[in-house]
Amino acid sequence: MQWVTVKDALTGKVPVDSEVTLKGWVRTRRDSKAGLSFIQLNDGTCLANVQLVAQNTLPNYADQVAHLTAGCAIEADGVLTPSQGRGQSVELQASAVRVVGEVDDPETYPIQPKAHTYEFLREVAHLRPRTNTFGALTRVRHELAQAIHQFLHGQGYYWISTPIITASDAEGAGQMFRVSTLDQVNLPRDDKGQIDYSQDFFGQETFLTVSGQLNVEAYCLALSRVYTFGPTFRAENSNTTRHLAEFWMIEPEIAFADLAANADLAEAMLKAVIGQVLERCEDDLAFLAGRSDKELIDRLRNLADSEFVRMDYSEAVKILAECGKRFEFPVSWGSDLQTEHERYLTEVHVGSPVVVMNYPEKIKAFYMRLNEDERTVAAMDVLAPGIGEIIGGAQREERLDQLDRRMRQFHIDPTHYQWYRDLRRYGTVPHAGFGLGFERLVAYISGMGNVRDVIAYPRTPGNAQF
RNA sequence: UCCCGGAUAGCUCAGUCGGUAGAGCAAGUGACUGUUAAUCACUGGGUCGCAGGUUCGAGUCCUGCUCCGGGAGCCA
Repeated sequence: MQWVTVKDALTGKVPVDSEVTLKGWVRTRRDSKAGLSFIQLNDGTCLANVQLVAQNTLPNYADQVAHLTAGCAIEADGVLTPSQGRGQSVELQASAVRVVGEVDDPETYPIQPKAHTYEFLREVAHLRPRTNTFGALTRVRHELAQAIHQFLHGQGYYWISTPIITASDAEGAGQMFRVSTLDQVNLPRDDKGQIDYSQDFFGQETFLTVSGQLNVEAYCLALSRVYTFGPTFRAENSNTTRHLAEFWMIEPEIAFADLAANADLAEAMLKAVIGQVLERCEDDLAFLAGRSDKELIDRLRNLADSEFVRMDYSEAVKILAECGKRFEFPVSWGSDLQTEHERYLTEVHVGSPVVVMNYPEKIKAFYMRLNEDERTVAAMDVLAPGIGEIIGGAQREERLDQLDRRMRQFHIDPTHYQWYRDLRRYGTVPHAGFGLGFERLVAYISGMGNVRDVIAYPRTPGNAQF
């Protein structure tokens, strides 16, 4: 008998009256003394369950079928028929139900047919994919990743798998996790008493990457349009709804491009991928919207067809200073925008994503390009309502003298960046790129309030189980 | 790391003025002629986060600790 997915069975791909096998996990069982049980079966291929109808004439009805509880793994053979009840168009009239894996202690099986808190589900991260919410989130996340690859591929971008392990110890984006095979209990020392990393696996100090940007710039200056999409690590003691110690980031890099072209790509990409997820994940998004924010889908649709507002940092400061709202932190030209300022701009002033551009040079990273005014750099942040900064990017400093000046200004040792400096010596061109936090985008699209709930196994300070 | 809040049954929570613990869901048993997180009845289920203190008596008040959540900082 042919094994079909629940999705195919429910969406008409499997003809009515055909004999099929379904496999999956029991969500609920309801008994009727008419001599039958209804079993809701889910296999993760879609949000909906398929209803199995199991008659008490099945040989294992009394001792197995009538005792099925949430979480049991089963296979069922039968004929797919139009449903006699309401609530589903088809159901499987089971001719056999085989128990593949039972739940040995139903009372303590954590996933019950009821609403659980996200905090509780994080403690059972290995079982939470069996819930409607995490099933939906998993499918949305997958479609979004596919949409990003498809969009960039369609625009002629090549995916560069930049290294996870790096020797650049000052990429300017936060604390790093050390990678070492040295015996931590008995560390080798040099004559000055310092740890002797020449004896370490790579012969030098190494870390987990905080960004693939520097590496991908080299490929940009050869293949013109490239991007990275991979895991990224920050050893910051951040305890918020939008930070993870291990997260995924998309970093496109465009040659012969300025900041405006960079913002154009960011906007086109967000619109395209959100449009594609809206189209492909209708049921899942409708379910997620019902759990979080009823206006989610309208807001996403709106975003996909409206123009992003763009403003200079200087203009943003002016708006904030004159808006009449009292902020905890004062607004002044030269200091970075606080979360409360960003939220006001995107949530109150604009009401949709906003691109803030051209920040003071002192508050932005060394590789960002100095503007003509010599007091700002060509940096941009894309701010989205509810989640805040979703994209951070810049036109890169392609002039060697300016890059060296910026490195000195930030007390960065140029000897660690000789290969990066080489890119400015050999055929340098204006180029620009940005980093998009994948979990932040999934959270924004799904309406979830915490990035810990849009990644399979969140890594945060003090938390790396599973 | 800082500020605020929280921790009571497998889960979600209530617990008044300090007087030895409750509900819903889940689980078990039974009832019910096709149900929709079915319904109804009954049953079992507790180291009240940990350690001290005050008190005749602490889930409740006090102190310390642990863990969790929200906000802030860092950033994507």
